Amino acid sequence: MQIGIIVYEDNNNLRESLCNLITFSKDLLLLGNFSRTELVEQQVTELKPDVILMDIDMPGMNGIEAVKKVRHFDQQVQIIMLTVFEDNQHVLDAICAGASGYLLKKYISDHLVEAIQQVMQGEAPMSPGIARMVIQCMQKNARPAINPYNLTPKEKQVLTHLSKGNSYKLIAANFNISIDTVRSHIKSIYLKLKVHNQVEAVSKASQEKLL
Amino acid sequence: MQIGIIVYEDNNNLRESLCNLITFSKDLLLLGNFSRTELVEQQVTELKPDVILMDIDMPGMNGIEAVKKVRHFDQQVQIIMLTVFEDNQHVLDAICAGASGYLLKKYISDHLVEAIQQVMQGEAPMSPGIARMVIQCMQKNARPAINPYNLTPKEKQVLTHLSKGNSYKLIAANFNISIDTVRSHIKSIYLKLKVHNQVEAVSKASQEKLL
DNA sequence: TTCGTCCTCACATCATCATGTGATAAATTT
DNA sequence: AAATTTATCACATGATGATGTGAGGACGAA
Repeated sequence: MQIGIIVYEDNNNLRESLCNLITFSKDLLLLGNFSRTELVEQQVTELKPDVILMDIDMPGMNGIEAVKKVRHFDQQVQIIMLTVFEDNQHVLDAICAGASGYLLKKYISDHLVEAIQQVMQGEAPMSPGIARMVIQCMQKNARPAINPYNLTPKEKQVLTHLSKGNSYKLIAANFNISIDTVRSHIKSIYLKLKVHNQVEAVSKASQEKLL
Repeated sequence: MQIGIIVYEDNNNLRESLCNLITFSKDLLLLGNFSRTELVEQQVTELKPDVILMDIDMPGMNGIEAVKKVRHFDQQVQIIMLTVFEDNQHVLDAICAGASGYLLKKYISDHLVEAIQQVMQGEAPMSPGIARMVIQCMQKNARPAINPYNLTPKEKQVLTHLSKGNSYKLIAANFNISIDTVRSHIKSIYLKLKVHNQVEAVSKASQEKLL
């Protein structure tokens, strides 16, 4: 069973090279090639490719937008981004948009077929340099963000309970303290976070991963 | 300049193999090797390694906890995780904890030196299989999570304003509608999200990235 | 056309929250 | 020893929120 492929690349020479590489491989079947992504939804729907090769930087709607569009109605098709630059925020954006891997253009002739087979096996072709960027991005999102507001332990506990929607009364009961003490802690939290009500406090804490 | 390395691995045979590989490479310098991670902070502080090789699964404090401890006081040292399994949540946890790459144990003899050089160059050694897991994890965090609660456009707008800490009064003014209409929308939001106050609603929306 | 959903508004009542002003005691830091 | 921080509690008042009940117009789908 051959792997069906469509190609989006605005550079005519490169697109021809890609098409040739695909055509010359007996495992791959070229279903279509396009210089623009305007009709990507219709084309993907009709041609039902297994893999899409997508240039990141294209005029008009760029490759990342096209990926998002495709992912709106198809979670199965594998998408490999093609790019000239390695150290590029675009690559991260493309991954978040739903790309399954990417390939530097300078490696295309040597690794295109291999990359396509990798994504079909559920793996993600990716250079070590990009891998590091991806890892750093994950670590940034994972960090607990250590307390830039100097919340005391008690205040943090109270804030956690608040975020669950508990009333002052419930929190007081939970900690075996009086409601006024809870009030007091919450007043202090507002001061430190520079907010003026529960919702703002919880929202801020949630966004900055303080809980 | 040689690359200073310390090793954490509880399997004595494997640890010896690792040490031999390092010792035999002229670019690498073995600073220490340990079967337990209890003293990891002290050891890293004293030996000042460039790279730490860390087994993920170890008795007592496991490798992931050790990574977290090290990252508390050292963001520079490169950490490579060693693991037998590829499809393992542990690998993701390790990355979030602060590891810079990982190496499957079956590839150690062939790729250890290469992996060490990669992390020192700011790259991340990682198999395509793990790369895919990492990508999927990122995509999960990035997706807007399309409205499993059937919030109407107006309700979503109101919810967004709520999350900024705006009062009913302010929201009403913003939309040029009456306070009672705002109430009405919010009641509806509570029903759909199955919550009973603003804080729960905003907290839930924030966690599930509905905003 | 009828049904359902969405957006709109009104009134009422009780609960809860925000804010201010104090105060005491223990623990920690200086 | 003195100062600061943390955790605790009290009282008071006005504002805001939660909940119930009810209803009318607009719009699209069945």
